[in-house]
Parts: sequence; structure tokens; C-alpha cells
Amino acid sequence: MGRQPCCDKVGLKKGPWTAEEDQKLISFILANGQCCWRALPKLAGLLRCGKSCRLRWTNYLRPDLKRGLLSEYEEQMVIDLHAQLGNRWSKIASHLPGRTDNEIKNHWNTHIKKKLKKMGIDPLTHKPLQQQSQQDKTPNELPEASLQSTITEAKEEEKSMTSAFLDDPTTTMTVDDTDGFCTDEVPLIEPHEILVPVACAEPSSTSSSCDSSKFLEELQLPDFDWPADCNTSNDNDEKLGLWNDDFNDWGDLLCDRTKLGVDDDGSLSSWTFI
DNA sequence: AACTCTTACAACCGCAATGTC
DNA sequence: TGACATTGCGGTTGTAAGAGT
Repeated sequence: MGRQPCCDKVGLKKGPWTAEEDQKLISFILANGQCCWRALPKLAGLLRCGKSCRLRWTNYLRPDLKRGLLSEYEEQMVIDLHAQLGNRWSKIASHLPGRTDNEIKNHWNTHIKKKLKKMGIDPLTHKPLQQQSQQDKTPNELPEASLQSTITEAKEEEKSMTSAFLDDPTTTMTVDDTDGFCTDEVPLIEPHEILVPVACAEPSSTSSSCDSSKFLEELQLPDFDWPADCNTSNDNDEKLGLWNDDFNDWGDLLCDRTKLGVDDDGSLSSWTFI
């Protein structure tokens, strides 16, 4: 017997998501909220397993995601949090609004690891690296004192910045207020300008992850315009909470078919924030 | 222009944790 | 309380795009 696999893999699609699939997933979640992931693909008309849908949504389609490279400040935060938490990427991500664990993990592996090694710091232990040729346990040529002071300086600077929003829930700092966050790397779109042309210019047969990216470039919702109630608060976490808790209501708001170009078959033909 | 190598990141896999009955 | 379902997490892989030759 044993437990059922998370999804029946026979006949299910794998690999990069197409614009058409993204459109179906977004359309369904906005209309119905994040219901049971296992059932979602069938209900949304997707040939994907629920896990794949959840991953696509949480890592790529969620409207509250920030895009673009991590800022210096975010990077330093990741380093410090990693020193404290290790590879607990989701925990680390929870301290960086709009960033996903996957994104941080990737950034760590591709950028930060190298950067630390270059600085003579072991990315695993966050301690000075021992040189290969000095296996007799002599210290790295980089003086530990200066290294530690560098780390300490960075930590202190970061603490002074992070404490504001990590420790004080009443703080009115938002992602946009935080100098360190690279919102300037994210194309900010006025809410009234957001229009999602879901109908792809290219035939679906040519759709690929590139088409999907194009679609998402136009989908960009980085500077989310929250319903009037939410806008009274600048607390990003609160907004995220509202997003999660009241997703259905919010989805209803968005899915008013007079505002969304919803075709008869339920798919979105356009998406306009009014 | 064609090929190879490197980089970046989206997506997958398997296991763990948690929830439900 | 145990069995199973569902969700979350971290490690790993696949691949497109860019750089170098």
C-alpha cells in the first residue's frame, strides 16, 4: 500500500511554464484563492501537479514578489541570517519581504558564496578560510581581527537598519521606504497602468519560458496597490497577512468581471487595476 | 559564424513536518 | 493514536543566455 504519490505523474507536464499556463493559474487563484493545491490543477485546467503549481505561484507569480537583484543591504542581511540560521532559506526569506527562499538560495549559491570565498570567509562556517597550502592549520593571510571587524561592522550597520522593521511591528517602514531595498531595480508601475494582455501575441505552440517571461514582464505587480483598507497601514507584513488571510475577498474584488477581461471560458483576456 | 564554457535561475525531487480523520 | 493527505523545505538538476575563443 503506502502513501499515494503527491501527484500522478502520468500525463502531467513538466519543465518551464508557458504564458498560457501562468495565465490559467493566476486566473484561477484570483478567482478562487489558494485552495487545495492538489485539486487546483484539475480545477484550473492545468496538466501540472499541485506541487508544481504551488511552486510556480510562490516563487514566481505571487504579486507581492520583488524582482531584480538583491541589494547590498539585502545581501548583507542574508549573510548575517545565514550565519545565525544556516541553510534555513525559508526562515531567511521571511526576513526579506518580497523575496522567496528559492531566490535567496539561488543568490547564495551563485553570488554570495563566491563573494565570501573571495573575502577569505568560509561560506559554511562564516569563519576565515584556511588556505589549501596551509593544511598545517596556520591561519589565512587575511588577519582574523580585520575580518571579524568587517563582519561586525556590517552586522552593526545591518542591525541598526533591520531592527526598525524586524523588532518594531509598529514601524511604518515599508519596502519602498527602505533605502537598502532595490526597488529602483524593479519597474514600478502605477496601479492604473497595470494591464495584463493575457492573450499571447505568439501562438501557444511557440510558447516557452521566454514567452512566459514576456508575459510576466507585463504582469509585474511589484508595487502592489492594496485595497483601501490595507492602504491605511504601511506595514508590509500586515499587508502580506491581509493578502493571505483575505485572499478570497481580494480575489473577488479583482475578479469582478467588469474590471478583468474574463472570457466566457473563465480565462483572463486582460487584467486591469482600476 | 560556430562551438564551448560559464552563469543564473526556474523547476524538480524527495523527505520532513503538519494537519485531518 | 496511527494512517494517510497535504504542505513546506532544502538540495539538486536542467537549460537558456551570455561570454569567450
